[in-house]
Amino acid sequence: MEKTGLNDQESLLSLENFLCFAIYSTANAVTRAYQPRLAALGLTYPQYLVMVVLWEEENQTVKAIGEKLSLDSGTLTPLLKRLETAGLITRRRDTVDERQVLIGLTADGRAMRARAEAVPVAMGKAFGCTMDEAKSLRSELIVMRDNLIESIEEVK
Amino acid sequence: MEKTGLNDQESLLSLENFLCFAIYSTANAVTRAYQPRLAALGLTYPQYLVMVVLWEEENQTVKAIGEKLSLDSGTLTPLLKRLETAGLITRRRDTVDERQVLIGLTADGRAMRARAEAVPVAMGKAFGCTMDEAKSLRSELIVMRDNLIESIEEVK
DNA sequence: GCATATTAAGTTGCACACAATTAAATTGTA
DNA sequence: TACAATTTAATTGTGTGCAACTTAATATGC
Repeated sequence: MEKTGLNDQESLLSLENFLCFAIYSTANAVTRAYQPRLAALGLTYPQYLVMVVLWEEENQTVKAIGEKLSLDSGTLTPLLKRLETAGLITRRRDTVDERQVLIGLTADGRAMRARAEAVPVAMGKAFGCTMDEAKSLRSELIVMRDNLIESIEEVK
Repeated sequence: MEKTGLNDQESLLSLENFLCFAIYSTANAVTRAYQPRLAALGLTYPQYLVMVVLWEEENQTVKAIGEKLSLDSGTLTPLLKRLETAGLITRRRDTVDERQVLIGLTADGRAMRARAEAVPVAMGKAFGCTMDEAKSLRSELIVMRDNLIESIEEVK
């Protein structure tokens, strides 16, 4: 007689997987779903996120962008260089603190915002949920994300 | 007078971002949180997912594994080669249909399952939510994921 | 029976993610 | 004011993801 209340099909190795895997596979689907909608702008999904952050506030440091997106310089530096090559952003050393690099928008980068407005409209339909569902799901995920990040510190 | 009911802070370009970004950044956090727990097994998170699929059923084709994990051969082929090099899985052509490659477990791969049982226990705590919360969040995400995947077909 | 279409896996090229390390600038402190 | 500790980006190396393409094998239609 099993005392766990779980049968073979519900073993921990299958069951627990599902939440993490649901997150993982949904995130992959998000990226794939954005791709055709971002193609007109010539942006990848992470590049789009950086542009959104910059449309909200110009002249942020690499570190500030990284904190907002939970990405480190190993990811951001090459990504920002590609956005610079594409003529969308500017990168310049802060003259006061020369460790920092300030990321700004070019006229093209600023102008892209208007065209980008169509993306969330299209994606809203693709998600296929109500605004309220989206909001509650979002807040649940953020709680969980912060729990996970906290747990990483503890393991170290 | 605005008719949208949204102020500047709630513009579509910020607002809609949050659900997709919550999913994206939580998925990154999931991978980072698993990493130290999987290090003892010498597995990455996607490799762990493949092993879980194989622990549930041996001798699956690359395609079958790919359908379960929503990954294509471009991702799986090199990943499976690494697992083969690590001595955890076997790869052999199906003699009946030689287009297919059957993925099996080695004795080491099979034996790893027992050690892997500790991973979901540790991760369950890291997520910091109840089993019921996890279940409902999981099903909401899967609905959304399938909506997204369907929408990709429509765009093409 | 045979040309055509389809399918499965592999390959190529590009762009993330992230750990670990490095280099340069700034801060803290004795 | 030296000088060690910290901070910021950049760099290096590995492993995904995925689109686009190739190759080989099987299925299909006529």
